[in-house]
Order: sequence, then C-alpha cells, then structure tokens
Amino acid sequence: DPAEGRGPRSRTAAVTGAPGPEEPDTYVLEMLPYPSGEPHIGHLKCYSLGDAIAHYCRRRGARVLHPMGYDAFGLPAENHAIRTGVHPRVSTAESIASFQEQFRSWGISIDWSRELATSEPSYYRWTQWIFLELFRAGLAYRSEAAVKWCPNDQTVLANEQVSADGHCERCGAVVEIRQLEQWLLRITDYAERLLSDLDGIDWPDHVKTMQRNWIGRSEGAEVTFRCEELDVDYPVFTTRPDTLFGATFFVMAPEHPDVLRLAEGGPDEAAVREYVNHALTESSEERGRAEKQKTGVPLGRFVTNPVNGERIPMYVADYVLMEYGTGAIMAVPAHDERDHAFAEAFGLPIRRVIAPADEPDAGPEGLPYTGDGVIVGSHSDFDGLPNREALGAIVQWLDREGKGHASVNYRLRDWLISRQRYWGCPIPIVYCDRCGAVPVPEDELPVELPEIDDYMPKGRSPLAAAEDWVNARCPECDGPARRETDTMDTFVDSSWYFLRYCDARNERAAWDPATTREWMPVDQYIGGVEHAILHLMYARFFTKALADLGHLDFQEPFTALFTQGMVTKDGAKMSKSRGNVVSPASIVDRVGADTARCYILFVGPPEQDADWSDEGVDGVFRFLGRLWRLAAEVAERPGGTHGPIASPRSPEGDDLALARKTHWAIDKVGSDLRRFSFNTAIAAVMELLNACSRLREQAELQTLRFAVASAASLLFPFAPHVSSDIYERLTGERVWDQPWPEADEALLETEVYELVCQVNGKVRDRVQARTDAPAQELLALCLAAPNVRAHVDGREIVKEVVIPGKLVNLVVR
RNA sequence: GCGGCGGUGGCGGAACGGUAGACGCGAGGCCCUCAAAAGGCCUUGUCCGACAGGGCGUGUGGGUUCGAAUCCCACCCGCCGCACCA
Repeated sequence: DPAEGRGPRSRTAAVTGAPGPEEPDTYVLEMLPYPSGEPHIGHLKCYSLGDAIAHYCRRRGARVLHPMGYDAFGLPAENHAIRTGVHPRVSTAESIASFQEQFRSWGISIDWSRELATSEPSYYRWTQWIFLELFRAGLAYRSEAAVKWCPNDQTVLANEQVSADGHCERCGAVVEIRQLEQWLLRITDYAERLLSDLDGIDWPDHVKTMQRNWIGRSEGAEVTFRCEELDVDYPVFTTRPDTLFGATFFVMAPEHPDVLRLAEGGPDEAAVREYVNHALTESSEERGRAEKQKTGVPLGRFVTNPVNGERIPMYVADYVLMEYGTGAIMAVPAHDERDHAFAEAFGLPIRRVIAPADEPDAGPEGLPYTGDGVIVGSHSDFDGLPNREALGAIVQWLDREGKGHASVNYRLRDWLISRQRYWGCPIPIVYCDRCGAVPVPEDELPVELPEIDDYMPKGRSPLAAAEDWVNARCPECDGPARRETDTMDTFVDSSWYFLRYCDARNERAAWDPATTREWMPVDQYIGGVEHAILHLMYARFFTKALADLGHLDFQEPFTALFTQGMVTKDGAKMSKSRGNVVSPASIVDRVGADTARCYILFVGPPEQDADWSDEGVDGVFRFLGRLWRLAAEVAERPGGTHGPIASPRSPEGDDLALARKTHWAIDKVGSDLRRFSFNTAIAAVMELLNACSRLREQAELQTLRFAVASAASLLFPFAPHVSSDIYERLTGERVWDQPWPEADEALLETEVYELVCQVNGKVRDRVQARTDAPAQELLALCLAAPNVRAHVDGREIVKEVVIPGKLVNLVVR
C-alpha cells in the first residue's frame, strides 16, 4: 500500500547533506516531549512541522541539526507512579520506549546519536553543574518566604504554576501560603534584558506580548514615607508621583514583616494580629477576588508624607500585595479605584489633586478620576501644570530633597525551584552545622537520585527518608553534614537541553563551547503556545546567565519561534474524560504515517487550532493513493523509468501546460514552506497531480514523468515514505539526495493571459491578451469585448484604469 | 479593566489593495459492477433565469480608492493571556 507508513527509508540521518563551505549550519528544534503515556496528536503536529522544515533545509544544502530527547523528570510521572504503584523510573522508561517507537513509525528524521533524557545521571550531572555555577555567581540563593503550597501535590509551586484564580496548574487544588526556606533563582536580575532583547528575535507578537506582560515593567518613583515614632523609613513604589499631594493614608500588606511590630501596643493590636493570621491562611483565590469588599485594620501609627509633611494614618489591608513593589503603598483615594473603595469603607478623606484640563475647578464628584489633567490643590510650584509634566518635576524635587527617586518596578518574581518531591534532579548542596550550605564539589557530581521505595509525598521531600543518602560529609570541613533533600523544578532541566544536544555525549563538560558556537542559537524553534511564558522565559534566562558566566557567546537561545495551534476534536480539547482522543498510533495503523503527517499539515494554517476530521484524513489518503497509482502507471510505461528527470526543452500545447503547472508548483511549494504555509503547499501539489491526471494521455511521457517526479519531490518534506518510493520508482534515485527543485522563471510566465475587463469595478468579461501587450492594446481589447460594450454603450467613459498583466477597469457615467 | 488574536459557502480553509471562495471535506447526479466496496467523470456561495446574463454576497455601520475580505475610524461577537501590579 503506497500510503502505508512503513518504508525502508524512515530513518533519514539528520546531520547528513554535504556540508559545503558556504552552506549554513541550521538548527531545527521542536520542544522536547514530556514522556507520559503515548504521544498524542499534538506531538504528531509538532514533529511533522519540524521535520518538514528540516527536510527542506537539508535539500537546500544546509547541514541540519535535528535532535530528540525527553523531559523525563517531573510531577506527572510521579503522580502516575503514586496512582499505579509503578516506579517513575520504570513508567518513564516505558513511555520513552513508546515515543521512540512512534517517532520511528512516523519517519521523523532525527539524529538519534544525540538522544537524551533529562532524568539520566549523564544529563542531570550537568543540570547540577549549572546550578552550582549559578550558586557561585549569586544567582541561586536560599530564602525563607511566603510561598505557594499545593496541599494535594504536597509541594511548593512557582508563581507560574499557580493559575490566576489560585489553583494548582497540575492538579487543580486550591493553593495555600506557607513560610518555608526555599531555593530561588535570581531571574529578576535579568528582567530588563529579558524585556529589551525581545525586540531582536523573530517570535510571534502574541508570545512577546505575553512575556512583556509577565515581566510587567512599570516606570515611576520610589518615595520614602517616614514613621517618626519608630524612626523607620518606608519606601513605596508609585507610578503616579504626580498624585503625592493627594495621599491621605498609607497601607501595608499583611505579609509585611513590620506590621505586627507597628501595631504593638496600639489600640487595635489584637485585631491586627487576627487580620494578619486570617490573611495568611486565606487562599490566594479568595484574596484575589476583585469584587471583594475592601477590608483592613488601622495600625495606630502614622507616617509623614514627604511632599507636604502631613501625618497620615497607617493601615494593614490585604488588597496590598507583598510580592509587588515594597509591600506598602501610599493611598490616593481621589485617583485610584482601590484606594477610593477603601477610603469610602473606612471614612477616610478623599482629596482631589488632578482635575480634567477643561474643568480645573472640579469638585469631589467624578472621583476616583484616573485620567490625566492639571494639578490642583497641591503646591504653588505645580498647580496648573499638566499632571504628566508635573510628574517629572515632582520626582526631580524628591530626588534633590533625598526623599525619593525615579524607579522602575517589575512584576516578575524570582524563580522558586525547590520541590519537595522525589522524581526530580537533586539539588547538589549539603548543609553543615559549621559551614552552612556548601556546594557539592564538581568532581563528585552527579549527586545521584537514590533508589527508594516510598516516594509518596508527605509534606517533606521523600528523599529525607533515605538516611544513608542524606548523611554526608561536609566538603569544606569534613564534618557531618546532611544533603539537601528537595529536588529541582522540571523547568530547570528543560532550560538548557538545547545546549546539550550540541555535544550530547561529552563526559567532561556540559558542552564544548566550540559545538555551541557551531549550532547555537536554534534557528527555528517549534512548540505549543502553552510554553509562551514559562519554558521560553526560563530558557532565555539560563542562556543570558550562562553567557555572563562565559560559557556561551550569544544572548538569545531561539532566533525564530513558531507556535503551533492545538488539535481539537469536535471543537473541544482532546481528553480521556471527554472520550474524544484520537491516537496517532491508530491513525498510522489505518492510513499510514504519510497520510497522518500530511493531513495534520493540510487541515489549516499550523499556528491556528485545527479540528480533527476523519473524513479529512480519508481525503488526504485518497490523494496520496492517486499520486502513487499514477506514478506506478507512468513507471510501467515503456521508457517510464529511463533517463534523467528534466523539464521538457521546448514544450508545446499540453506539454507546455503541464510543464508550466509543474514549475508553478515548484515555485509555490518553496515559497509556501518559507512562510510556514504548509496547507497551501500541499494544496499546490494536489493541483499539480490534478493537472497530471487530466493530461496523462495527451502529454509526452517525459513531460508527465517530470511532473509526477516533481510532485513527489515537493511532497517529500510532508510525506517522506510514499514520496521517496515514487521518486525511486521513476528515477532510480533517492529523493533526499536531490537538491530542492528550482522553478524555471521562463516557464512561470505565459505569453498570453486572461485579461479581466471591468466596468465600474465589476467584472464584465475576460479576454485573451498577450503578456507584452501595451496599455493601449489592452484598452482596445477590453472595449471590444461584447459584454463590456453592453455595459459601456450609450454612456460616457470618464476614466480608464489599465493594470497590465491583470485588468482594465472602465469608469462610466 | 488592560493587552493580543480572530470573524469568508453546509464544513476546514484560499486570496502581494485587482477575477472572492484555490485545495480538500460533505452533498447531489452519472460511469464501472449482478451488486457492493474501491476507482473514475460532472455539478455544488446564494437568488432570478432554459441559456446568455444579471442581482446579492467576506460580523455591523461609516470612510479612503477607479477598485476593499485586505487599508483607516467606530461598534458587535468569539478566543487567548494578564489582572486589587499601586
């Protein structure tokens, strides 16, 4: 069967193709799969996309790096193990075997010699090495902090793994807050570079936008409010220093370390204590509800507003977030909706300091007013100025007085990487009573994950139970020490795998810089949008940090990014619970890998979501069958396999038409591939086949053979098995050894074309015109067209528009 | 609320400001067959019309243009991301 997904050539070596001195090295990379169960349709789409590009690049003469690996540590595997009782090492290995088998059956051209799994000691040894590099550079640090804790998975989560409404991304449980000592990576040091370097990379706008939003850069000022009684300065961040004169109270987050001290001895001390305790236990979901009534408690203390010396009361309230800015705010109820709501609830003064420009005497009505206007009721130096102008002047004044300065604030938080889980990369640190947290010496890496039977989560890492493993010697003083028992977030593993592929078998280093210089950065990265923030931000951070440490000489890991859309069934995400899962294996069994791969690319633009249709699959299956049968029929004709494949020299009539269609397809498929328009590229091959079928009796054998072989050659990146079979039947050659075909410019142009004749912009006729006919002749042709005359006769022609090669438009009255 | 993306036949989707609906699915008719499957041929936006041809058509309303699915303005709807971010 031609469309059967089997074939002798399903394993095209990846880094083949003669490396010519002028040909570039190209790194084509699809995001590595998380091996859980079997590959799903999304994997088929991703790797079909990447393989098409890899093939195209190779046949254009590039050396192509196209590797594969498995993101094999992590929660899903461990949760699966907990459910089934099968050790994650075993279930992960089984799953990897299944992925390998299917990737081979799909015929994805992978360089298997570089295959890796992040759970192998030979890989995570270097993950640990990178951690220690970051530790030495001060980019990995321990900190006790309020952290997000999932009570179901029994682990700490990164901010990024908690959904907007406070649920665990993995299991859906409501997340709690706990105070724990954790390892963090100082990604915030890179906030500005992560933001500005987005400008230089070829990524989809929506991904860049998501990253920009996540980094959340705000320009403003840091302003110091002083608590005279305690002799403490409290800086706040504000984007609106122009409203400083309207600050009538001051609010701290419940997590602010000074809250209890401030309330001590005050009239509301007990109430503050209770409020803080309640806020800390409340889920981020409950706390985050925007429509929630504003609550809070006065601290019984005052701070001084630096611009006017006014004493304003301090409050604790949960609408202020510890993790943004300084955990304290100046409240300007006249010009901030949240502060306004709080002031209303607590009967606090509301003072307008900005008025709309056309209404400088505006009263208290219309508040809160968050728009721009002129400064009022503030200070004689600023009153009457447009607020944006005054903003700069006020900041300068603060700076001169030493009461504040211009400041930039980011929403991005440091990356919390500790996980109290078993199935992850051990953190290579030992704790010594005398020396503290000490890095494991490099020559002792990897710190291997011990084999343990009980990996059930218990609120502390399961590794803590492996006493023999935990007990260690301090590398500095040789005294007794204990190993860190937390493991790393899986996203650490996948933040550098693209580097390891460059030198995957190196046992002495994570990579030889010569190899990353050769291949990196990745020329084309491909994956789902779901990684728009997490993985892609972390990988960029690692790249920059490693470059700063002298291990890399580039700043961005992925020059170009392509994000594929989801594959749905009946309009819904495929899921076991819905029972609408389409398994790639069953499709490949039924119609073959070529059909499956072509269909997933033909169904629509790859960046968009696509709905799976079995009928659509059948249509592609029929197309491949028609192509194969025609090729077989041509090959069986006398002379059907002889001589080189070549465009006919001076074709006429039907031969010319078929040769033209062939060159049209060559041109179209190439340009479509370059713009990721796979669906139209496949449609062009379909059109070529339709032309071949129509002209199979009329055209000369060699013209037909050229057309059919070209169709196969153009289809090879999408359907490698049938295409290479057809090509070899017709030519005796291997299609992957053939350079990508070039269209003959002369045959892309015709000497006559159909001139569209419009009257008042409406098509009224079509006539044959010579390609080189001058405008006057085209105009005459149009005027002579019968149906044009019917619409023009008796009217006055007021304008003639002649677009040679296209149309003539006559404007009549 | 802020930001991003999108809205085209019965369906998936094509269309450098220049023939709207390529290609495929589905549907209808026909051929092959004892019959079916497979395969092949034809039709298929919609309305009027036997044909020729014509009217209407790319979410809505305006605008720019000889000409707009495409560019601009306003709005409606859908999807995605962020959201008490000071």
